[in-house]
Amino acid sequence: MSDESLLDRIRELVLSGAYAPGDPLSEIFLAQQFAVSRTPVRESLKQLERESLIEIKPKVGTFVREPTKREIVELFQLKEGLEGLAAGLMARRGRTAHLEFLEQNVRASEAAAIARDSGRYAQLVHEFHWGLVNGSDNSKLIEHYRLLMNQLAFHRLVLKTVENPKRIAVSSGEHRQVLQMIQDKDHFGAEAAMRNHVYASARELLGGSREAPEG
Amino acid sequence: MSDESLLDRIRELVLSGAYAPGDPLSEIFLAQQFAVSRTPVRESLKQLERESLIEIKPKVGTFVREPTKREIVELFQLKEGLEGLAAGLMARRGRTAHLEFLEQNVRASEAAAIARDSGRYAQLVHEFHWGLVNGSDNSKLIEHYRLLMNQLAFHRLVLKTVENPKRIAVSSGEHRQVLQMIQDKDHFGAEAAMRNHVYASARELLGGSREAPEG
DNA sequence: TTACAGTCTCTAGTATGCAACAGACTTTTG
DNA sequence: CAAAAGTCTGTTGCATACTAGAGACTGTAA
Repeated sequence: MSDESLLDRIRELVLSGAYAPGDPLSEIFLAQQFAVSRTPVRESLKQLERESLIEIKPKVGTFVREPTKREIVELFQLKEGLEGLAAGLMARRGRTAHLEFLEQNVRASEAAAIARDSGRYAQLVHEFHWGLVNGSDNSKLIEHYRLLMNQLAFHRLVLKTVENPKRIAVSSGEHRQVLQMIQDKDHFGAEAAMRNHVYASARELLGGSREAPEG
Repeated sequence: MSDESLLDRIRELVLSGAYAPGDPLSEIFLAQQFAVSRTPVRESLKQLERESLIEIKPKVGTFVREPTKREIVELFQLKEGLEGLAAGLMARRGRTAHLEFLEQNVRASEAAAIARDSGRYAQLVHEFHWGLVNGSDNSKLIEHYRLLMNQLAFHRLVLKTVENPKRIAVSSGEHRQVLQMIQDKDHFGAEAAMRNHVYASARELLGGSREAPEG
């Protein structure tokens, strides 16, 4: 088994939610599970620790991490910054293919919003945000965003937003607004609209705390 | 030797510029150098590969990475976004201690600019940018910024800007401007001023290419 | 009963040996 | 001379044995 593949498999295992925060992740157990020795498992765990998904306590064990409320707020602040940046970049240099993808995505989510299909809407929201970041055409931004989103996805802090039916209609409108700005090549407006959208979503999710990211 | 310490030591070795892009970094050699076995060295190298500082070619060897021009542009785009975000956050919630640090730093760099002491000015610029990011009080932002700056520092793409004497005076004024906005709690203005500053610096460094980050 | 000391077990941390492969070099053959 | 086959060396990839420490458990003494 290639090492990258093993890392991905263990990461997926952790992200899947099969383990609750605090659960131990024994090297020996994982090695048996994936039919390899401890060495490659260990390398993967070290990487996942750097991604803040797990915590390795020396000589004690490896455990699924428990995020603090503060960390979650910080992650959303960063999310707002990165997605805003992506929207601006896409407005400036976005490729036609990426634009068309977003256009189709927004149309589909508007339909899902009307149909009250929150499951499908959640999936489309996910694809909208990723499509926007990919559309920035900046591999470094994409990589940093991936690390960020792994932490949020891991703690199941994404997609919860759209469980509120009232929010769906508003959110859908915000997506449309961002798309419009990008199509108009208004990079300043696109960034502002995207940040506003991320801020609003985070505020909804975090309960409108004053600590939510700026708008 | 603790593993984290070994990682830091090898990272410093790479960042120090002792190796040119393309130079090999043998596991065995490093193990002898630091008087440990290949295993912990190998873990550290894997991590440095994830930080984009080196490249591990399976069954061939490990080499210091050569960045593409495109990657450098992407890194500066991200730098602009992250530092802008930090400026905005600091304007909103910056602690007094951080503000005083920046105030002192700007005064010192204004003095260094007048004295034409470009060595000292370069150091102060470095501290200004880091002080600002630390002042954001967002550990996730700080961590992502650290990864970003390691890549830039590694390729010696920081501090070059201030080699141009004409730029120093302008740059110093931009620092003062950012500080003023933060002191005025104008988070929108602070972010814009900081992004403008980063953009201008990057443009100077990258030769005013159209591909430079947006302002 | 409680506190403490000793032990025991489980964990990660490290060293090392072998396997597998890439790439350079050498030899052979047309 | 050229090209191809073969060999040889150096590298990482992985498995495994051993080390060492943390923490739980137990027995004993006050």
